[in-house]
Amino acid sequence: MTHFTVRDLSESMQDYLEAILAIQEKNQVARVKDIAEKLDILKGSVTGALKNLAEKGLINYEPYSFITLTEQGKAIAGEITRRHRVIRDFLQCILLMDPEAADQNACRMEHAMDREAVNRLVAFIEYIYNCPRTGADWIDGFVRYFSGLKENEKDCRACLERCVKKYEKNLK
Amino acid sequence: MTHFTVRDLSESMQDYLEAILAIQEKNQVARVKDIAEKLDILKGSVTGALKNLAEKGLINYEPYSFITLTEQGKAIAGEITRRHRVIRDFLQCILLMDPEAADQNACRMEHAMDREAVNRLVAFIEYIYNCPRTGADWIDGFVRYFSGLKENEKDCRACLERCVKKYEKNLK
DNA sequence: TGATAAAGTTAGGTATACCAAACAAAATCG
DNA sequence: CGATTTTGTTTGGTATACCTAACTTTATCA
Repeated sequence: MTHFTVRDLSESMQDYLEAILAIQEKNQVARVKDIAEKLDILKGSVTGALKNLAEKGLINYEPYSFITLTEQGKAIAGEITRRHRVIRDFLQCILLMDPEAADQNACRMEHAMDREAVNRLVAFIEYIYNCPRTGADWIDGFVRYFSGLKENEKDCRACLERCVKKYEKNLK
Repeated sequence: MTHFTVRDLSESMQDYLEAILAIQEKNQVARVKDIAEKLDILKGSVTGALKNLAEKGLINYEPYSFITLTEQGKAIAGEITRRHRVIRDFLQCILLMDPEAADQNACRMEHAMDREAVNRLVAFIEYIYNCPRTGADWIDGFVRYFSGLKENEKDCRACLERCVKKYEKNLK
């Protein structure tokens, strides 16, 4: 195999690439120690994984030297990182999970959702923010809904009116 | 360990329980062959997994006999199945993915999302359907948004009006 | 520079989860 | 009932991905 995509890599290898990208964006290059720390595994486990990724042409790696992503590796790492962010933002800003839990779920979900699913999620989040019927204040309503609070007729009518007014106002 | 929850089981073991639940709901009991077919693996692999699940007290299993879930096994299988359905419905009915793709993504995501995330997703789906500002027709708008269609002022105003009218009507 | 510390590699071991193929038990049917 | 088919089990092997601990290389600084 000569050209790899996200789907051709195990979750573990995807995690390595994602970690290397984050580290190299911060420090120019990644080191075994950084990777081991970030993934919470021992250095010994990292070396084997690096050989694997180097064989696949996804990282530049020579023993005892610095590690960087190849263009192909960067493309894959970028895709995973994008998935992670989209999912985390959805969980945190729309489903209103606490940031810690949102991130932990995103760590796992990034490997489970394919590109199509993530693309739709991106568009859906945009739709919520851009559609005049929804937007930030509509999301605020979800907190109340989730906490079991039942809005009454009057509240809902007032909310609808505010929504319409806001739309009119934004046109000017 | 004596009491198991979803989190204590590998994805693989979760898949076995989910498969066994589906089969036993259809046929009263599960057989090795059914499980192997459903999970698309060979029978030989199933036997070992069943021993593992039996040791954990999650299934009733004797060599060459039928297989059923214990109460505990059923609880876990039910939780996984619920996650699967919630996620699939979200992908299919809200993000409007095609049913096949929605189901495949759900298969993987069910292991990645914790209970809290799924509970919030359930509530969020409910909120979309129940909030007067959203509902089924608002979801329809997402198809257009996703296809790159930009609505104009007139369309949005008309949509908002319909939304308000529909609310008034539902009150009567 | 040369001892010491830090970083990286290697080798051997564990656990999971699968396959392939030989084998054993159970069910089916002439 | 007994031969044949179907179903289930066993054994040995592969691949992934991690660990531990001994070892090697590189970096630091007195």
